[in-house]
Amino acid sequence: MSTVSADGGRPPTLEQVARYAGVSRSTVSRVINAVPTVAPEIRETVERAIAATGYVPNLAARSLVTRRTDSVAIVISEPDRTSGTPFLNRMFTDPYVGRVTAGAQEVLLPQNIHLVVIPVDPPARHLVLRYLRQGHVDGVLLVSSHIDDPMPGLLDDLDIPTVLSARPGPPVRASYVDVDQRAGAHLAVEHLVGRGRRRLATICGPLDMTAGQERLAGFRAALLGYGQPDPPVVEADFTRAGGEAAARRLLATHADVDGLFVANDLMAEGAVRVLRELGRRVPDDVAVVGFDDSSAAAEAHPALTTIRQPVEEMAAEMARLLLARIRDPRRLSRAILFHPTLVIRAST
Amino acid sequence: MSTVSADGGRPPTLEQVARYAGVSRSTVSRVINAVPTVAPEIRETVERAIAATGYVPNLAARSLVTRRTDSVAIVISEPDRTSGTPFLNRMFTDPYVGRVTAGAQEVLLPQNIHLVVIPVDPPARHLVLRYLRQGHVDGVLLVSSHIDDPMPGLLDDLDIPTVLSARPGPPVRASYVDVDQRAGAHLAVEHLVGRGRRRLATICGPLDMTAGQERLAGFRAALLGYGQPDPPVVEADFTRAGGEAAARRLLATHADVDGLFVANDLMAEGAVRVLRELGRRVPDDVAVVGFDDSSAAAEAHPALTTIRQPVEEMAAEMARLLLARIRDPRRLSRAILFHPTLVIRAST
DNA sequence: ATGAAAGCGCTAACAT
DNA sequence: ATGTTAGCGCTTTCAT
Repeated sequence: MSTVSADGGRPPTLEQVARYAGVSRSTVSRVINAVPTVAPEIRETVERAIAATGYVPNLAARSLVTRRTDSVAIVISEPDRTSGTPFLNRMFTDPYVGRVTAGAQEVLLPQNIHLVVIPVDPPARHLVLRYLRQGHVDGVLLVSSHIDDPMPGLLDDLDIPTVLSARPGPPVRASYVDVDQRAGAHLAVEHLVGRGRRRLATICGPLDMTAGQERLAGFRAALLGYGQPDPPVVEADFTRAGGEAAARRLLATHADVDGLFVANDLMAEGAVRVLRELGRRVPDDVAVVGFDDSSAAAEAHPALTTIRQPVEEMAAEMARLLLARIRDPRRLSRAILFHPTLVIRAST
Repeated sequence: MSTVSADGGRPPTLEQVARYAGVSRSTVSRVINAVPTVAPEIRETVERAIAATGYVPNLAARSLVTRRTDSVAIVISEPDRTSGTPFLNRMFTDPYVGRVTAGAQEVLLPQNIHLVVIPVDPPARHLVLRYLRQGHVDGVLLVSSHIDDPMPGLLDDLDIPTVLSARPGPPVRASYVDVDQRAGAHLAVEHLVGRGRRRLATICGPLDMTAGQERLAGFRAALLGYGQPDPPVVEADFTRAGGEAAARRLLATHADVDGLFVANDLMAEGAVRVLRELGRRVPDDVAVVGFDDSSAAAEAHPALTTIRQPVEEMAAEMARLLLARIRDPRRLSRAILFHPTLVIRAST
């Protein structure tokens, strides 16, 4: 044991920094964790030692004692039996996920909390659960939109702090943030009627998603007030191609539609494409309202009138709820609903 | 200390499972890590104890000693000064990222390695680096496409096993996997010429990306062989809107183009839209070849002929290289190039 | 304000 | 085949 310095191939430890600075481990630890009770000069010496040795705290050692990792996961989930395109492909093509991530970062970054994105490919679900149980993260933001998605329930059992991006199918203990879907559909109907449209129809989303169900329910409820009790309804899958097919089906049976509420922008874009292909002018012959105000809406031709959900703000709120829950596990869970707004563009 | 059982609010430890099963910690550890030298009956007892106590290994404690986490990150990076749309939005709209993730999962899942996705919002870059340095993951798959992206160099300094998704600007020690971009451009040109086109042009990608540079270089090189030494070139930004604008600029100055090589599918889709808007039939008047064979290509109208890169297979190879490097840090790094193929659809 | 010492939960020699 | 023991690198009382 002639010497203990010299790079052993392993990263430097607290101990080594302490020796280098001529102080105790505790003092270095205090400096690193910004504990105020350290003499300014000593603090400086230690900081120099840290820089000189290139010291980086070892996460495993730290979180073994603190029981925190200062990172949270955003888990993107879908149940098994979904449609054609591979899940990962769809997940990364849906602008919604990016907006949620951005909104959450807004809150987490200033707090120095790391955010990792975890897609749940259904066959790998158990792996994801194991990852979360092992304590890689302090909490979970769960993006799940299918009524029969088992993930909300599974996470509930895991007893890890969780916040959901929408009302789950069966109720769970976790908090959730959602947009008032029905209010959004109301806005769309009022606007179409205000534009003088009297023969409305909808391309609704999958009825096994809460968003699909509620936007349709809102549409129907709103139309009741305008004396069109049984409007044409065509279901599609929230994709552009689905929207195209749905529009064809709709026009085949209801050629006289003059106002169309489409449950998301992607489908609306597809529907508009078909409408024009079949000789309808948009908005002159058919006015179209989408939902989401995703980037697709502004880029479409013509640009889409749509219902904006404040996705980023909602995600930020999710992050705040999660942090509060992590810091105080006994905090009561709650549901928070945001109001959607109408964004008028060229399609109405 | 009347008793040591009873749930203390904290998750059960190895120690508790051992006591419950009436064996030593080591034996439980052996069972968990599937060490063969455990008597079948004892193994069973222990497994029952694990189930009964609901034991889950504590990751921090384990990786403190093993120095592994059994998880890797896929880091999506872009340099600061990029265009309009927020980075996260773009990242999650680009189908490429989803395909890379899917391809990597293919290799990692069977090995029980967790994959987390980490977007690098440039202002948060230091946070990401810290995350990686702290040892949350054993290695990094870095998706970076800008020539001046500092991430490859920064990761190199971090001394963490890394594999890149493309040739980096300045060389680094890490391995990388790429497609033979120039060969792809050649395929496109040969095909267009084979279709009888003689007045070719290109909408190239950003010249600050290797993919943009090399696809253009390949296009020019191929055309030399067909006696069109100085073809029209318009640069755009790999987005649909960029493709539209580029097509307008191109036609304004070169109305007689009859064959168009577009450096990615998204731009090609935009270009086709404009071509038709300006009265050109595709492919009759202008044949169009895209690049990537992304989902956009098949969905476009008309469906796009394109150059397919085997993205999933490339990503799988990245994962294999990374695992090999993690398991043997002295392993030599290497570059692996994949051959692109021509996918013929309706646009040519 | 600083240091000493205990211990977080686990794996991996080593001993038996 | 199983048990004993010594750390892994850090935070956190508790003394001083």
